[in-house]
Amino acid sequence: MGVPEPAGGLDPVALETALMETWGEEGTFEATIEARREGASPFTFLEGPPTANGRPGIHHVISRLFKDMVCRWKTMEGHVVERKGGWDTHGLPVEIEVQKKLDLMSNEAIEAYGMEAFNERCKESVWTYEEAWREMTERMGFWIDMDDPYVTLHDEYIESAWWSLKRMFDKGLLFRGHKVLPYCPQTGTSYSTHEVSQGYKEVSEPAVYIKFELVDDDASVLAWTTTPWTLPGNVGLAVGPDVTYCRIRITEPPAGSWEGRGGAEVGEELILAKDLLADVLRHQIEVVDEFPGSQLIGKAYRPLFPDAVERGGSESAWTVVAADFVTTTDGTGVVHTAVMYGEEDYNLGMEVGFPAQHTVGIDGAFVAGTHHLLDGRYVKDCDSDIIDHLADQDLLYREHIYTHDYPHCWRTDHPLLYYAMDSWFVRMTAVRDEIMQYNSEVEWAPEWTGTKRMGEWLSNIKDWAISRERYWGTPIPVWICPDCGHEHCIGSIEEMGSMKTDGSPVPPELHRPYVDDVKLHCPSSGCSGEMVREPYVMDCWFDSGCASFAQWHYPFENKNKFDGSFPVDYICEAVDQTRGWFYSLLAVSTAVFESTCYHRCLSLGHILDKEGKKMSKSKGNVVDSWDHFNKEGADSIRWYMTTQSAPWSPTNFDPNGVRESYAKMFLTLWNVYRFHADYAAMDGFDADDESGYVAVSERSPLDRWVLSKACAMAESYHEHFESWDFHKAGRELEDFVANDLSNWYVRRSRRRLWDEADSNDKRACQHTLHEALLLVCRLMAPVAPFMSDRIHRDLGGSSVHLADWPVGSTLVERDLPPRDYGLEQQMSLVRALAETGRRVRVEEGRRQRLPCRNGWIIGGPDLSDFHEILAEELNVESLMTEEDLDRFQRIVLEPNRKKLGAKCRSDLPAVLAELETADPDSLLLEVEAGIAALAGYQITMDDIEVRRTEKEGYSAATLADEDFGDVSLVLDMAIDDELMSRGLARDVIRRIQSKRKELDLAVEDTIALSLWIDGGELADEDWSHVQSETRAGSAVLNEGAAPPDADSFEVDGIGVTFTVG
RNA sequence: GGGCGUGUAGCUUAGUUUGGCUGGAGCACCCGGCUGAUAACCGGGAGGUCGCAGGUUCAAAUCCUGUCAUGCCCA
Repeated sequence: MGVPEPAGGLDPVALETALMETWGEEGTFEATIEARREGASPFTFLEGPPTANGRPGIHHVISRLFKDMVCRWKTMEGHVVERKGGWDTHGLPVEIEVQKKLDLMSNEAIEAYGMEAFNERCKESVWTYEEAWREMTERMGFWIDMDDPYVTLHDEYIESAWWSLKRMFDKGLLFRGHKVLPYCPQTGTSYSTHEVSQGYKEVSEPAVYIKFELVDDDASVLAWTTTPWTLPGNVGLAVGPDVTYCRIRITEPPAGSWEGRGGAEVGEELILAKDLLADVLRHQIEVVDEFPGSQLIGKAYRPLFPDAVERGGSESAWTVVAADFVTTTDGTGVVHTAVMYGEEDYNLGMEVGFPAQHTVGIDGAFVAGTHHLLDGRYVKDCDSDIIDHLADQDLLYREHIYTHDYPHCWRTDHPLLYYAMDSWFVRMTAVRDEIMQYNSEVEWAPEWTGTKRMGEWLSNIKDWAISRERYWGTPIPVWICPDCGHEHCIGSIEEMGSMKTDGSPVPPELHRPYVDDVKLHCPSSGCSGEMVREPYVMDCWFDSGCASFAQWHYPFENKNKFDGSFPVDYICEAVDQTRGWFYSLLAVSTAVFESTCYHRCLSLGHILDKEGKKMSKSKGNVVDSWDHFNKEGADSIRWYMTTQSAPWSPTNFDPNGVRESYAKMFLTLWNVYRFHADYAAMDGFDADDESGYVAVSERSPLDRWVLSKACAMAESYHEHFESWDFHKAGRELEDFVANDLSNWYVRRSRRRLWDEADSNDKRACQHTLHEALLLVCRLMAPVAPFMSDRIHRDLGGSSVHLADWPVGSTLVERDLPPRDYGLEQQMSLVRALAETGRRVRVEEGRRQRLPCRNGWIIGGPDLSDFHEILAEELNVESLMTEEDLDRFQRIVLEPNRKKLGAKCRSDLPAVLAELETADPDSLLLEVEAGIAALAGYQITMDDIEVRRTEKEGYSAATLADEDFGDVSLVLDMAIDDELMSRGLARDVIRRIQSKRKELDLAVEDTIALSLWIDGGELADEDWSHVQSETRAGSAVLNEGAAPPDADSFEVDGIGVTFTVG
C-alpha cells in the first residue's frame, strides 16, 4: 500500500453508501466466506426467519445487529460462517391481514371466496415488505444471503417438516386430543392469546349459585358459575381437599325482599366453603357440620340435565373430585366442571376420567338431545332459559349480576366461548427429561434465560398442540381411513404419491386445498377404505422449529451440509422467543434427533421508547431506523445499540444517544485518521517502505505507551466478546479512541508531525498511528463494519473484513503490539499530574498561558522520560523531582473499614472517632512500635492506610495513585518580568492564530504582522518566537500608530493591538 | 393470578455476583481555561429519598421480605 490520500471531512452517509456499492461490486461478503475455506472450521449460524408481511422496525435492527456481529467476528477468527436468510411465511397473522383486506370476516366467507384464491392472496401478502426488509438489511450492513433464503412455504421446506412429523408419529409422539381455546362460532375461528388480549371487554352478566343434590344424602352442594350455558355440560364438581367446608341448614326465610330468581326452603341443607358463607348466603342459617373437602370426594350427585351427556364408562362422572386449583376467593369453593368448556376443566376431566362429550356444536348451538328447551339454539341466547329451568326445579339458590372482563371477537364483537377443539399434539411430556437435559447443554446469554425462563417452562412442559383449523399453513400430513379408523402419517412427496388413489389429482403444491383432494389407499390389511387428510394446518411455530434441517431440505438433499452444521453454533433473537422459536427448535430437535439444536443462544432485551414504554404505532413513539441511517449512519446506530446497555437488558432508545455515538466515537476516530492521513500524504509517508521503518523498541515512550494501551484494550475487548459483554467491549474501545488515542496521543504528537524535515521520530509517530488505527479498525469491524473498512482499505489496501482477528484464535495468528505495563502506569500518573496542575491553577487563579518558573513532583516513580511533556502540559519552565517528602507533604491516617469493622464490630464508630482526632505522626509511630490502641482496640498497619497529602500554604495538590501511592505536585506561583513576557507572547500567538483561522489562511501561508504593546514589555526572544509560530514573513513591533480597524485585547493589564496582512 | 427481567442525577449509564473509603462516568446546564485536529478538548460547579417501605448488620445501591412502576412470557 502506498501513501494515503488526504481524508477530507466526514460524511457518514456518503461513506457508507459508497462502501455498500463497493461490497456489492467486489462480492466482499462472499469473499470473506471463501477466504476461510481452507481452514475448514465451520461456525454455523441459523437465521430466525422474520415474517415479511410486517414492516421492519428499529427493534429488528438490534437483533440483526447481534447476529451480524458474532458472525463477522467468528469469520475474522478464521471460521467459515455461512449465513442463509430465511422467511417465515405461514400463520394466522397472514390470514388476518388478507381477511381484513378482502373483508372476509368468517370461515364461511373465506370458503365462499374460495380457499385456493384465498391462499394465493396469502402467498402474495407474505412478500409485501420484502423489499423494505432487504433495503434495511443491506443498509444496516447485515451480511446474510438473501438471494437464496429458505422459505417456509416452499414445497421443499414443507416436505422436510412432514418428514420430521412422521418421525414423531413413528415414535408414538403424535396423538389426537382436544385443546380448549377461545373460539368464535360466528367466524368459526379460534384465537391465539395474543388476539384475545386485544378483544377484552367489560360485561355484566348473570352469575348463578346452583344446588347440586347429592345422591344418598339430603343436602346439596352449592357451586357458582358465570357461564350458565356450560351447565348442561356439567359432569363433575371440584373441591379443595384441604379447604374447610360447612354443611348448613336454613333456619329462617330471608328477611326483606329477595332479588332475582331462586331461593331455598327453611330446613334445606347446603354445603359450601366456610370462608364464603357470608358472601353467598342470604338466609339465617345454622352450621350443622364442618369438615375438610377431602370428606366430600367421591360423593355422587344428580345431573342437572340428565340427557345431555352420556356416562359412557366413566365412574367419576357426576361426583365430587379434588383439584388443587380450587380457591375461596370467589364463588362457593366448589368449582362446576364442564370438561369441554374450560382448560382447567378439560385437564381435570382427563385426569379423573370424566366423559369428554360436547353439548355445544362448532356452530355455537346446543347439540340435539341436550334438552328440548335448548337443542339447536345459540348458547348465549339460552342463559336466561337455563336459569328459569333450574329455578323451576328448585335447583337455583340465587342469581346476581357479575361484572368482569371477558374476551370478545375483534371481528364480530361476540363473546368468545372457551371450547375444546379437536387437535393434534406432540407428546412433549414424554420427552421432558430429555429436553431439559438438552436445554442445560446450551450456553445461554444471559444465563437466566436458559436456567430460569426456559428451565421453569420446561419443567412444567405440556403437550404441544400443533394443529390449527386454518387454511394458510403447512398441511398436517395425517390421513385417516373413514372405514377402519387407521391413521397414517406421510413423510415425503414420494410416499404420498405411492399411496395416492388413482382418482386423486397430483397436488401442484403442498398446500390446501390441493392436498385435501388427495385420498390414500388404506394400508390396513383387508381394508379398502380411501383415507382422508385431517383438515388442519400446522402451528407455524412448528415450521420455524424445523429450520435447522428444513432450510437444507434435509434429509432429501444436502446431507453433508446438515451433518456439518447441526447442532448450530449460534442463534440470536429477542427474549420473547424463549417460548417461541428457542422452544420450538429445541422441541423439534428433541423429538426428531434426540439432540439439542444449538450450542449458544443470545437472547436480547427489547427496544423501548425513551420513557421505557413499548413502541407501538398507536402511541406514535416508533422510531424509524432510516431517520438515523440517513443522518448519523448505520455505524452510529450499531455502535449505539451495542454500547448502550447489555444485550439482554431492555434499551430505552434515545435518538440523542445515536448522535452522541456519532460525535464521540466516529467523528473522533475519523479525525485521528484524518490527522494521520493528511500529514502522511504531505510527507509522502508509506508504511510499507521498509527503509523508513522504525522498530517499536526504537520509538519514543509516547509511541510505545499508546501501542501498549492498544494491546491491553484489545485483550480486554476480546475477553468481553467471549463472555457476551459486547457493551463493555465497545465502551473500552471507545474510551481508548477518544481518551488515549485522540485526546492524549494525537494531542501530544501534533508538534512532532509539524516538522517538515524527515526524522526517525516523525516516522515513528506515523507508523504508530498507522498501526494503532489498523488495530482499532479490526477490533471494531464486527460492530461498525463501514468506517472500519473504509479506514482499513485506505491505510492497508484491503477490506478489514478479510483481515484476521488481531487477538488471534485457534486458526489465526495473534498480531498485537508489545505490552509495557510499567510504561502504562507511568503515563497514567503523568496524565493525572497534568490534570492536578490545572486544578492547582484554578484554585490559585493563575491562568494557564502564564508560565510558572518551577514545579516539583514529590513522591512517585521516576518520570524523567515524560518531564518534557509534563512541563509543557503544566506550563512550567523547570520541572524537578523533590526527594524530601516532608518538605511539602504531611501524612494522614485513614481507616481500613473492612478490617476494622471485622475486628471492632459495633465499637467501630468509637474507633473511627478517636482516629479522627488522633495526631497522625505520633499515632503512626505507636502503630509501628506495636503499641497503638484506639477505643480499647489494638491497631496494626493492616487496620489503617497511610496517605500523604500536601501541607497547607503551598500551591499544591496530592493525588492518590493506585500503583505508586500518594504523589504531590507543587507549583511556584512567583511572577517576574520574564514570565510575564512569555505569557504575553502565548496570548499574542493565540490571538494571531485565531485571526489566521478567521481569515481562512492555509497552514503554510505567511503573514505580515504589526503589533503594538501598551503597558508591558515583550522580550526579544519572545517576539521572535511570536514571529516564527505565526509564520510572520514580515513583522513590526510598536511602529507608528495602530489603524482604527486593528484587533486589540487586554491581558494582565497590558493592552495589545495587532494587524495581520 | 403465576414465572422471569428491569428501575441509580433532567437523559443514558457504572457499581449489585463477594456489604466497607466521599455512589463513578458521559450528554445537557453554569463558571473558568485551552485551541491552526474534531459536532472538540481540559479544570471546576450544580444536580442523587440508589423506585418505595420494612428487616438483617457496627455498616446496605449491594443481602432478605413486602410493595409500586415497567417489559416479556404464561394463565
